[in-house]
Amino acid sequence: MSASFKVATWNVNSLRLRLPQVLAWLQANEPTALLLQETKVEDALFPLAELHAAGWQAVYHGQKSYNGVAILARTLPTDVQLGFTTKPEATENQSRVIGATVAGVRLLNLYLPQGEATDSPKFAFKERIYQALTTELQTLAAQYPQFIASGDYNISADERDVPIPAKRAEKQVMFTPAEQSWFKQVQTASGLRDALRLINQEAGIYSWYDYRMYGRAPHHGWRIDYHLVSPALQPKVRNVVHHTAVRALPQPSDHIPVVLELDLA
Amino acid sequence: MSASFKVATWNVNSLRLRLPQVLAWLQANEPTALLLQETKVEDALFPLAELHAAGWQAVYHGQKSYNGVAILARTLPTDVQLGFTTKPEATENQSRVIGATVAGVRLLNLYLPQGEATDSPKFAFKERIYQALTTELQTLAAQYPQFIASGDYNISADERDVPIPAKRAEKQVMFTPAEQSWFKQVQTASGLRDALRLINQEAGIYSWYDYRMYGRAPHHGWRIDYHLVSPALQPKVRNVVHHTAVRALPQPSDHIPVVLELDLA
DNA sequence: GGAGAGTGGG
DNA sequence: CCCACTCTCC
Repeated sequence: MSASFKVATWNVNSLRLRLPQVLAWLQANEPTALLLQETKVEDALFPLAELHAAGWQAVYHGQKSYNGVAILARTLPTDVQLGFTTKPEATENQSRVIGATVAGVRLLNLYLPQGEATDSPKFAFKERIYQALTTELQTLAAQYPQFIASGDYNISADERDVPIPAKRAEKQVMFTPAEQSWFKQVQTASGLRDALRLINQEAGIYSWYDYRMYGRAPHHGWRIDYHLVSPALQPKVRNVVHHTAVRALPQPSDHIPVVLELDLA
Repeated sequence: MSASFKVATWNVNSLRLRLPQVLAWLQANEPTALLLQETKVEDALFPLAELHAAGWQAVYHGQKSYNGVAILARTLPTDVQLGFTTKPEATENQSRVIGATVAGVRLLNLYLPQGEATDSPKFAFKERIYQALTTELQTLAAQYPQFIASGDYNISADERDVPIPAKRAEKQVMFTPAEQSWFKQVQTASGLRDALRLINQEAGIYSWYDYRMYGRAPHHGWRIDYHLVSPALQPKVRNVVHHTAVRALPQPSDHIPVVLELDLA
């Protein structure tokens, strides 16, 4: 039998360009909710008509060119939150966070910064936003027993999530010891847990494939997209599936959909 | 029975982008020669490998971004001429002219300027290049009994070739009385004749459809692409076919292929 | 409206 | 390498 709640996260790297793939994927997989990052479309140009025509509702928070997040579901997501409720200034007017309730589960959709380089202002921004995220997840986890914080965290959790030895990866942004400590801290403080690692300890499960590496090492990705689930939901995690097949489509995103299946009552 | 010589002219508005359409069209129509304009590719990036793979040879004269002409045939065109032989300076280092011999017929492939506006320096350039063209066609027509000068002339010959009344069209570049006189003059001086009008007097046969008019008036084009044929070839014109079907393809060029069929011995 | 180039971003 | 933007040209 099938899971009773299925939520997917997918950094689409331009929703307008990838819309046909998104619609096809929705039709084929029928998730309860799909969380999109890097929609790269301002709200006035969000492709709502095409989604409605396919029977999907959406809430979204976009801007021109960069960032942009959205939550799609068959029924309109409710109690929509744009940005952090606790420290709204932390995202610096960038459209990186949207939250809403779907089928009784609170969803937070995150597109966290990449950080560029450890000596970049963007790395300091990444640290600040992770600090704000810690507070936000603590608050929301306390407020909503059924809570999932999903999205592109732009950090790989441990050596199983990178295609090179940890000692080498630690020199790279997305795997520095500092970033790993931030990613641990948001979980420790909130009680949320990485759904995949509750049920699967395999190495080499990836969610992002650098376009620049494409030709050379098509199977060398990084795992940087996660579903973090609240304590009440942790025993209900049935499966976490990484949809590598979309990479075979023409013009794929550099991220793949990651699907969390829950057994709810 | 089929024509013994079939030459097509097609302004493709980027050969690299349109290559799949060009290859499909070549395969379906099997011309003796295909003359392309606005290839918009510098010679180093000309897609020769893909053409060779499909069994086509090519000679070409391109530049970065703008202009660019090429002649394709099953056998390598010979005695290639780049630019005008008589007044090479008239094209001002723009890649607008290539000539070659295919199956005993001399072909000249032309991409003449649009002219922008009557008070523009580009209009003066258009006049100068048409003056040089008059000399060039006289010379080549004298040299080669079997001679065809084809391409995008960026002038409509008469009221049958525009979708609006002549009085209104005369106010627009590509149909001003001055330009019509230039277009007549190149024919008068050289003895070359517009192949279509040797055999067909219908109005409303077009070769170019302004992208900006697309939605509004999908059948309102202009005829600005021609095959001018030498006296010896004029009695051998069997047909001139305008391939409107390519406009239904996704991402079409604003010009369509115009095919001249000759009955040679 | 569609094309290429250059730019900034990842 | 891929994406969006702005610019210029037709």
